[in-house]
Amino acid sequence: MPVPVAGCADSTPGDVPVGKRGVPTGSDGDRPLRRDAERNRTRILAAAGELFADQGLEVGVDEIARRAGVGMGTLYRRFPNKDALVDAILQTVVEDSRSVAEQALATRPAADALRWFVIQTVDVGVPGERSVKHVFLSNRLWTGRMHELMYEQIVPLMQRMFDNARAAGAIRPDVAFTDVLVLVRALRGVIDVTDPVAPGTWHRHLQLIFDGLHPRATAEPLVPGPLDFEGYRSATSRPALP
Amino acid sequence: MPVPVAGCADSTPGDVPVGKRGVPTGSDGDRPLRRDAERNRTRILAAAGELFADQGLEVGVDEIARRAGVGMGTLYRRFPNKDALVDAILQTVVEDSRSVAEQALATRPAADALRWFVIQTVDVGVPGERSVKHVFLSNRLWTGRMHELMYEQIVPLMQRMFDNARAAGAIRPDVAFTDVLVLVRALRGVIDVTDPVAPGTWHRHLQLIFDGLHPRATAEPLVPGPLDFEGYRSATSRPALP
Amino acid sequence: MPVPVAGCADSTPGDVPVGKRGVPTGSDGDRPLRRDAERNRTRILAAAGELFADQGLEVGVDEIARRAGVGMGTLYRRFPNKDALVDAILQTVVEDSRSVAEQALATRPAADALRWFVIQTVDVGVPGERSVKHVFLSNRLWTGRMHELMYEQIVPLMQRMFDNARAAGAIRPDVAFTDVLVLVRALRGVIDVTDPVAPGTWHRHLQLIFDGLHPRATAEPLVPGPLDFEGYRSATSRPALP
Amino acid sequence: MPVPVAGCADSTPGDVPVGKRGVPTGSDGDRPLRRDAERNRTRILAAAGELFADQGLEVGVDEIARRAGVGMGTLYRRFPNKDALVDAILQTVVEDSRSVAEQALATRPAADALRWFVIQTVDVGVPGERSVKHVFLSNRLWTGRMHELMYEQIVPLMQRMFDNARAAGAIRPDVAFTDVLVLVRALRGVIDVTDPVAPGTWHRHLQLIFDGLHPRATAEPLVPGPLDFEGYRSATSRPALP
DNA sequence: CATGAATGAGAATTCATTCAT
DNA sequence: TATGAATGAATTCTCATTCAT
Repeated sequence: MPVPVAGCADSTPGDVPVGKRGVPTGSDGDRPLRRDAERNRTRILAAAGELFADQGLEVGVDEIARRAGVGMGTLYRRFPNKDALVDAILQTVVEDSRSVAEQALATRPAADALRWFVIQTVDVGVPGERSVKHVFLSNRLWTGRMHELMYEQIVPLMQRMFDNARAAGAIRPDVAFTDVLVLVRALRGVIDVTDPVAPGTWHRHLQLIFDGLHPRATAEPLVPGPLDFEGYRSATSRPALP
Repeated sequence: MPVPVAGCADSTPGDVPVGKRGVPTGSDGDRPLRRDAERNRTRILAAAGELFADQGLEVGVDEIARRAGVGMGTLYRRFPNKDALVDAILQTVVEDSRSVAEQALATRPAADALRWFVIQTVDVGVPGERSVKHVFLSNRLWTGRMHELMYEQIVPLMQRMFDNARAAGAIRPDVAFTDVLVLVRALRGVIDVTDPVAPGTWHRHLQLIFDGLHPRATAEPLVPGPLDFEGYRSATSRPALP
Repeated sequence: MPVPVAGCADSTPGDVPVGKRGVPTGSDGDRPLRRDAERNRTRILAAAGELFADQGLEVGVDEIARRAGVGMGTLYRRFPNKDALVDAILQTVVEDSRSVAEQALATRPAADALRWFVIQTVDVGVPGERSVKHVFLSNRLWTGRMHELMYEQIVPLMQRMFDNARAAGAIRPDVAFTDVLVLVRALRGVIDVTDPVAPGTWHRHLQLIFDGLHPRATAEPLVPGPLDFEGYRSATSRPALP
Repeated sequence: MPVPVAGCADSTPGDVPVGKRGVPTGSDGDRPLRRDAERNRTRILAAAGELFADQGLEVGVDEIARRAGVGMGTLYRRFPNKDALVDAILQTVVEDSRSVAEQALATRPAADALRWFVIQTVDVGVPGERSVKHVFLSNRLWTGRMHELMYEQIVPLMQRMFDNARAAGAIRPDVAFTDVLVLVRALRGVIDVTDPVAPGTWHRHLQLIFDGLHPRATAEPLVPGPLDFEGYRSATSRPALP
């Protein structure tokens, strides 16, 4: 899946730590679930991830249960309600994203970390599970809740990448951090359309966007001024959709 | 609402012709509706536009009818089902957009037409009716169907704007028309978050995107290659959402 | 149905005013319902009353709808949820009871009013509708909510009947008003068992209970003392059953 | 808890034999259960008794299992279904009641035995187990099934107490045995309301009821006549609640 | 044998669409 | 013709009972 990315040294998504999956952790830290229970939990998450991503959040719970090969009751034993299921999906994804961000900060050159992070976050996937990538690929799941989670857990790490990139001269002076956040968010729209027909093509548009952020692209003054941080926060934490 | 846009000569949204509203055209072209019937149709469209944009496509039909001040039967006499209503809303918007595009081609300088068109399309509004702008501002309505309509009616005009801009030296050589389409689509995500908290700020990000398309921003070769036209078409005409 | 009651002059239940039924009042005072709507509302109340009384509050709403000959949606258009339906049933009954109480105070001899009131309240019925009597005959509906309504609307009138009876020398001095309330409540258990197999027999036990309250029945001092009013109130307004 | 009862000589509930608990009798009489199995059975009964009495028959089976500290499978190994569990609870209670009845016949004065029996039956409790008293105090468990059991096992003993009382001149001539049964049943309603707010107050109302049965309370003829025995039997053995 | 996870038939409620007034 | 009441299938969630571990 990872298309070769110009300017990005070889990325090896395989060794990106993907959450703690495999370790039989339940959801919190209660105690390990029984083997079959854990397997069902995983199945449900996978089924829900795919169906949500494919058909939107309004897929019926029974359809999810059917696809996961479990009964309704099982689903509801694992997740108290539909919302909890959605949250679990998003949480999974966000966790994966965070470990990618940490790796980006630790191992990538400053000028390149942000773009590498975005690419890896989207392209990473657990072998045999479509759900993670699927969630990232579906605009339908980028609801208010998703942004809340991203804001809390990912944005601070992105800020550090941004600061490093600017210090390295890779960001034009009139561009603010919130501009990057906003444009990366916009990227979702790109991926959502292009990926089904030409997987990986969105890397090209990501590059175009970053080209616009580079000092050499500077043209007339940007009008109006950027959002401040609080503005972005309030923009992305509006009440979740019904 | 129209924030002053650097590099865009004064725009006067007031005199942009907004579809054929006012002319008592029915829905298809059958024969003109009776006066009150036409008024009801208009009211329903306005109500639906606002409610869809505010609360998403899952608003109940009865709420639309109530807001429009008509009975359910009347609504269903005008539109055979909810989908038809959604389509009519989108059609309205697309019609407005088309007349903006024609004006852009006729009156704007080649290097500037595309950006002006985008701004006008989004910012245009019929005095006293929130619905048009609202629809454009709501990510919830940018479904596959919307893109289909855009593709059929607007994209050819945008192609001409793009060709003119390239001829005028405003587009870097490695950028294809489909890149513009894709990035403009991405803009939707930008507008959707930023507009509620800082209206007009999206003009800034539009400019950043166009800065990336300018020859001076050219950097390493873009990888992978662009979508071809058919690719974009099939990308945007996937089956409509449930 | 009204069994001849010793010591109760002829009672003519026919002219007991039974709420405002017949007048096309909705539930509140909004505006009169359409003819068919009102008919459906009545049908639903009747069906619900009978089914609740027969089978308890856990009868399914769909069964109620089926018995009423309406669709589920109709039921839910009239009553926002099942609880509202239950409340409406109880309210109906309580209203009828109140008008009986008023009539008792106005027309019956002091020594006799309480007993007459109890008998009428239970035996009254709207011709052609089983629901009112049924509700009174079913222990299953005497939930906390029912007692709350009774407390608010009926108990004050009963207090006046009690005071009159005591002044008339029909109540032994060591008996308090709350004793009457408690014993009348107990009567529910009597009616509930006996009425299905021997309708009206409960009149006999009501008389036995009242005989125990008469001065001539006074024996050893009653131990312990009576509940005070607040005690009774808190006893009967405990949280409604789930 | 036992409030001093006027006219009842000191009662010593402690030495009332309470069923055969302790003797490791299984459920039917098959063969004695293994030690731990018996312990589980007891635990389940205790948990179920408390929960049923506190929260009604609709408590979930899993909650009972949890409270008893056993798994669902264990519960269902002991009791084939929920109904069987309910029956076992009631059976326990009825057994206790029977031994009280036998003691009443053996040791109490004829005029007093019935009332003493009622008080003891309700107030009796196994030290360390809330369930017995709790069951008696909860109207929720006085279903048709309960009365069936009472009818079969307790009523004959009460009949003898009644006959003795009448022979002793403590019962007015126009009162039948079924009247006592019916009124004692009514007492349940009294206890159910009053006991939570004023424990023991129901003794007062029991006395009022018995005062009404005494020859000195005789007033006008009781109308209508009493239930005969078969009437009472059929009244109390209607189909069990769902 | 004990455990507690899995099951799936209902339960209440919503909503696009039809139809009587 | 306009109205809004009626419809009923679909949806989310519960819980008595079974069965794999």
